[in-house]
Amino acid sequence: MTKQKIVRLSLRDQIKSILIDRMIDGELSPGDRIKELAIAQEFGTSQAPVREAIRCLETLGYVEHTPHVGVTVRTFCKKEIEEAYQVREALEVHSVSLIKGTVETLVNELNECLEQMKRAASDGNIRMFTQADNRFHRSIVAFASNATMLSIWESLKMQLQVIATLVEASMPLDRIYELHPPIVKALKDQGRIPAARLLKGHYKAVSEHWERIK
Amino acid sequence: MTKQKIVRLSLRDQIKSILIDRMIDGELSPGDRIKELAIAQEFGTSQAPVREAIRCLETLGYVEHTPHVGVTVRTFCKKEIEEAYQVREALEVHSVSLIKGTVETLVNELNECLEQMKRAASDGNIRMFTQADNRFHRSIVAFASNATMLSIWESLKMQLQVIATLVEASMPLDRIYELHPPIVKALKDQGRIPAARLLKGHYKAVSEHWERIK
DNA sequence: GCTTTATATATTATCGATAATAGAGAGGTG
DNA sequence: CACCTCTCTATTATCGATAATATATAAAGC
Repeated sequence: MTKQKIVRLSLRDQIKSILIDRMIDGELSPGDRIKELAIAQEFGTSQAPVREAIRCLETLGYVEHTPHVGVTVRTFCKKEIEEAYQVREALEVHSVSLIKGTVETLVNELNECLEQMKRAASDGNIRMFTQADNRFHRSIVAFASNATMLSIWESLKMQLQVIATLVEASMPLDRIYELHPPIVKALKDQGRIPAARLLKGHYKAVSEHWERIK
Repeated sequence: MTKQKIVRLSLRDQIKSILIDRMIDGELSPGDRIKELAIAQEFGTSQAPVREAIRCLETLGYVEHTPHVGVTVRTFCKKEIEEAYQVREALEVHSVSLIKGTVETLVNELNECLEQMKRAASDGNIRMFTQADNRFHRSIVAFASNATMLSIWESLKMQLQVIATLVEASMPLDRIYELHPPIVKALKDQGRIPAARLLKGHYKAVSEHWERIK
């Protein structure tokens, strides 16, 4: 029998993930107010688990909280977005240098992402492109098998969402795409150091574009 | 009249800082149980604010939580400690490369730290040495003027505490000290790239030592 | 004796209600 | 009209009590 682990997620955790999903989907936009009782009524729970979920989002930096007034979805200023971008660069570049042994699995995974990006680019499907792009970069970090690094990388999702959306709306998708295959190629044929250098180049190119459009 | 802002901290925030203080002071050691009602009774509050404070610590990664069982002060395994160390390396090395313009202020600050480390080393004062060492590395990150990066760097404090304690107890303080002046020198005379390389060397040396003693 | 099933206990998880607080608006006062 | 004070309302913050859950212990069956 397959071990069928039944899901018994606490209300708090469920509410928390739902709220996060809403923020990612844009159903909750930066600046929007989140009222505890309203959410509680919506889900038919009491105020307590909602509060805890929101407190958690606060600690994660997703919402802003003013005592006795309420919470609003965090709006990231340009500076914070750029900062997050730099942190991701640091983590990804270092991840490449952490790779030990064979890179075949990683290269295959990255190639899959490339495929998807290519298709999305020719279809003009921005949403799908963003997704594949994200997966590409995430794979690199994941392959360093450093869970701490990966979870920090992921914690910057929100900020990166902003930059990704803006860049991908203002730069042709195929030009963004082109930044990626050389990295995979270098990784496969030349090793980690050249790959890391090309990854830095990718970041530099996007940063420069961002400077122009911001 | 001096602006006298009266403090009206929520119970939750007060409890939270008290608990954090206790963990730093060692009054709460890794593995220790934290019971909600016990804390609530101690402070004469109800369970709710204690819960929220603890949830917050959980999100911060300071305590471990098992549903319906309770929370314990987080005990980091070797793997996690090493992971945190790698993340710090990534952040510090990238911080060096982010430095723009003059490095004089930073060099002065680092030299101060070196002074303190030297004194601590000759006095055999491990505690003071750790403090100065920490300040050295923190200064580098702080100088990149990326608040996000700094706060992530700081969030790894707990894990690094462990590695620092063990390394500094098993490696002569002056040998650890010696890893630092070349970095400052390179930063001053040769620029960021060589400084970054030496910083990597520092990390490599400590990692190798760690591999032997762990 | 070993495994399984009940029971008890400790603890967290959630609830509904109340208290505290901030902000908006009405009404008075110079 | 500007300014202050008071009241009212919306909302969060906290409480005390109850429900749900997990662990440990004891009893029962094989």
